[in-house]
Amino acid sequence: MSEISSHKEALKHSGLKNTKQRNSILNILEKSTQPLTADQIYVALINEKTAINLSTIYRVLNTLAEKNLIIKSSSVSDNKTLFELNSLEHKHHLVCVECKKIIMVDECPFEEYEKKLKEKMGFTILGHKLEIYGICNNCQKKNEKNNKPTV
Amino acid sequence: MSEISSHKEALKHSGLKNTKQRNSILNILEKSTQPLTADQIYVALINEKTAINLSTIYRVLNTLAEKNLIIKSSSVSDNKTLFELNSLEHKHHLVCVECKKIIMVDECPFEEYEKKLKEKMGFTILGHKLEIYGICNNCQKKNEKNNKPTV
DNA sequence: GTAACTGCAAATGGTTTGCATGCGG
DNA sequence: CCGCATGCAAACCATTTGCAGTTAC
Repeated sequence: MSEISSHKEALKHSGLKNTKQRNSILNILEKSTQPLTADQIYVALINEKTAINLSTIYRVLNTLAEKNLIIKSSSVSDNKTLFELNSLEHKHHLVCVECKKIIMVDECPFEEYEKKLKEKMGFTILGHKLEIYGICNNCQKKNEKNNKPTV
Repeated sequence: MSEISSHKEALKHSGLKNTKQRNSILNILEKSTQPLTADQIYVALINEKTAINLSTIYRVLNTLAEKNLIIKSSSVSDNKTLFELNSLEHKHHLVCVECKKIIMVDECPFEEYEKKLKEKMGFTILGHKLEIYGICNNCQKKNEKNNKPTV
């Protein structure tokens, strides 16, 4: 597993000690295709027999977020904090307001828009988060069946 | 204040009773240029001598959000839920990761991008939220003074 | 060896909820 | 007058924190 050593590098580069817990957490995040809550990470680690304390997870996540190794966001529906690896290629979310499903899309419409903002307002962009709310294909079909009016 | 009656209409249209508390909350949100936390609304109401209970505010906000009269979001930095009026014209946020300032911008780069998504994935867009993280003009200058390296 | 890190348990704080009362339609 | 809304207090639960023991470097 070459990923582990890359985590080691990343931690070192940020002036953080290379501990078993931090590596485990980074591994879980790396494997996930979705942002995870602290608790989800906890369960994942327990499942793979990795002993760890929940408060350690919170502390590690906050530290990693401070160093910009991971990205903190938060889910509106259940008000929990989400964490994901800060990979360079970013993803965006489609959130279905009915079934709460989250669909990832990888196209990003505005590298250029960011440039414009920088020139106009002197705002240096580090990243962005785009969430699109709507109704997914499935729920739409379901609604048509039930004759449910569109708002 | 013609806004009050418009709130009355909006409430009625959603099958909600027109109460003093709901109107007061909607008024506060209407006056604000930024999304507010439940607590901020509470303080604002107390300041203008409007007696209300914090749990009522939460209940009203959640009800209004369910009816899509207001929009729920959440701030990453302090993990609180934010609420704003669901006005048709939408705004976007620039969030400075250093001073936590929120700057509103009104340009939206992708009505067209939404169209594309709809065609491609059958996803009906109701709205979107764009948050751009970075460092604002001020913090940048401050950093230059202090010789702080840019990561 | 020393500062950084972790585990544990208790505290914190935003949000929700049960129940009795009040008020809108 | 009926049922939705509100106030109040207590519960809830995600997250944080103090402290003692441990580990990385």
